[in-house]
Amino acid sequence: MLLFDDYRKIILDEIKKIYSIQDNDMDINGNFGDFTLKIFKFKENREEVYSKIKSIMGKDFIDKIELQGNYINFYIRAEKMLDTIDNSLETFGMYPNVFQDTSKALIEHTSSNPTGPIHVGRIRNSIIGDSIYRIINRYGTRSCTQYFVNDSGKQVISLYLGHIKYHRDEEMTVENLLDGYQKIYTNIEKDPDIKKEVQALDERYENGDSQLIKEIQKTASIVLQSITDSLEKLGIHISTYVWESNFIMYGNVNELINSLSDNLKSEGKAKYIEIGDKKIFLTRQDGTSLYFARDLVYHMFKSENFDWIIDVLGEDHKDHVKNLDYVLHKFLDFPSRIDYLFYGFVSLDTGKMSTRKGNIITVNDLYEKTVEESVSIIKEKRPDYGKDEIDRISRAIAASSIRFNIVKINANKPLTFRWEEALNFEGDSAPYIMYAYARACSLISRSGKSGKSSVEYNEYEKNLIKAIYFYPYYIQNSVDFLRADIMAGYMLYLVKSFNDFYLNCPIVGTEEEQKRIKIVEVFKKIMEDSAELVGIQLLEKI
RNA sequence: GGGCUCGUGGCCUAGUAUGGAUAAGGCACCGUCCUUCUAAGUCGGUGAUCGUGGGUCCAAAUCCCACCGAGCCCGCCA
Repeated sequence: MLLFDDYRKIILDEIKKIYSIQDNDMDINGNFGDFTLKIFKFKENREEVYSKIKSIMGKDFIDKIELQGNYINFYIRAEKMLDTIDNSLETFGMYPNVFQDTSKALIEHTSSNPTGPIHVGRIRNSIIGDSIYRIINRYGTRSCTQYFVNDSGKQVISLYLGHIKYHRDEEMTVENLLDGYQKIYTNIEKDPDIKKEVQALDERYENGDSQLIKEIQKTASIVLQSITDSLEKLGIHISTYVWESNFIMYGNVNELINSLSDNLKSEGKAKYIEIGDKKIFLTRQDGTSLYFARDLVYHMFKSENFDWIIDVLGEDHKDHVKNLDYVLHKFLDFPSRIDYLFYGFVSLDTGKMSTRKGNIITVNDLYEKTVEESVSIIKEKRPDYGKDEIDRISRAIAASSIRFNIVKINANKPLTFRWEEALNFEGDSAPYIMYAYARACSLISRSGKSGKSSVEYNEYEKNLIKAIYFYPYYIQNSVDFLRADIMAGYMLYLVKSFNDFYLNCPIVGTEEEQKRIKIVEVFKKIMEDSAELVGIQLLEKI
């Protein structure tokens, strides 16, 4: 929960004393004031409403109140907003301050099948999930992230079989594992024996053949390592890993199926649950379990330790989740709050990606190319930078750019990956944000003389202060709607306000220096705070 | 066929939840500004039947209905 002097709420509460209004009748940041009250719905004469509200609104933070058309606009004193921010930073080291919630949240994200390197489609999951985790954590809810490692089922068994059949004598690497996996899927059509081999392994696996389970875990862990290495490059660190095989080995899957037995029906030996006119199978004819059953177990497991569960999933999981959620609540008394966050697929301009078919752009490829591009631009623009410096900056730019280009887009929109956009460092991009921060740092290092607040602020100064002051409202919205793109949009808004200020308000060596440097310092702090939430790595020099 | 999601200048995106002020940014293109703090920046210009057609409303990009187009799902895969 966020703590700050919420002028919007204070104004709303005052008005509520005389009129029945809803919180959403008042917007922030209209073009015509800092807070705007819509008065279309008021039956009374507008002038009357205006003068009544004006007469009860004896607040020292209000500069002026104006009636403009069907709106009443509230203008807040810049120095009050700046004081609010500054006091919070001085006292708590952050703006806004938070109330640490005792509940705990778990964000499950990525959970890619460890059957190949992570590609630019899957990374959307990780980037959104990690940002949501950072945002919720910032909000004051203790959170951690989790990766559900799918090391059971036919896909990972195929990965293992691919190695046995095609690369038996080689040491396992991501490359030869992926090659074997792809060969299994290209050959399975013409060679029905492969299907039987997979099935045989699956049965051995589900019957708890511990030697086989270990081998397959080892196979999966090699691919998983490459995935987490890729994630780390983007600054994504996952707190905990849960291995699906454990639920099979320790019998949890069977327990769950037994506990549901009153609600299960059978078709031969296969068990299913009926939802509407659909049959959702939990076990196969041969007795082995299906993903649906294992996912139920996993969710029950998550709820043991967490009050709030968030699943980040591709939109292809929507139907699965609908059924899952139904069973969790209808038959299993699922105790925690649960939210599902879906994202649209990422395609290439040449079509869709498929790990099995091999037409993917891996995160490693993307990262390497983005670093390369960045290095060449730095060499051109900053010929005096040394090798280490170029190295450090280009890596920060690459990680930040990749993340920002994905996080800035609303999760439920489809996304087409294009190289020219990925490698463009102008406009609404991470380097644009990083650049503004570097400018701020440069100003502070040149001056360092911040002073007491003034009462006079010009429009550029005020707009920047206002953008900073509004930060908590954007965090709140991001949390309420579980949308990381709102934070990305906020950063662009904040930086635009700064650039406007920077261009129009000279600082070093002027009479306004102390006052303006103060604003820059505060801006710098909020930049650091908000950049953290979307994974942009700020540098003092770029 | 049924279900879900998306459709906003040439391209990408915000705005849709909660209907309300001139539909806001970016890319590309044309032009402007480095003897003042980082030009990865700034300012100006060109460019939008908000997929189409109806409806509700004082008011629709936003709500409702139909249709069109794209994606995803409709497995004893995950």
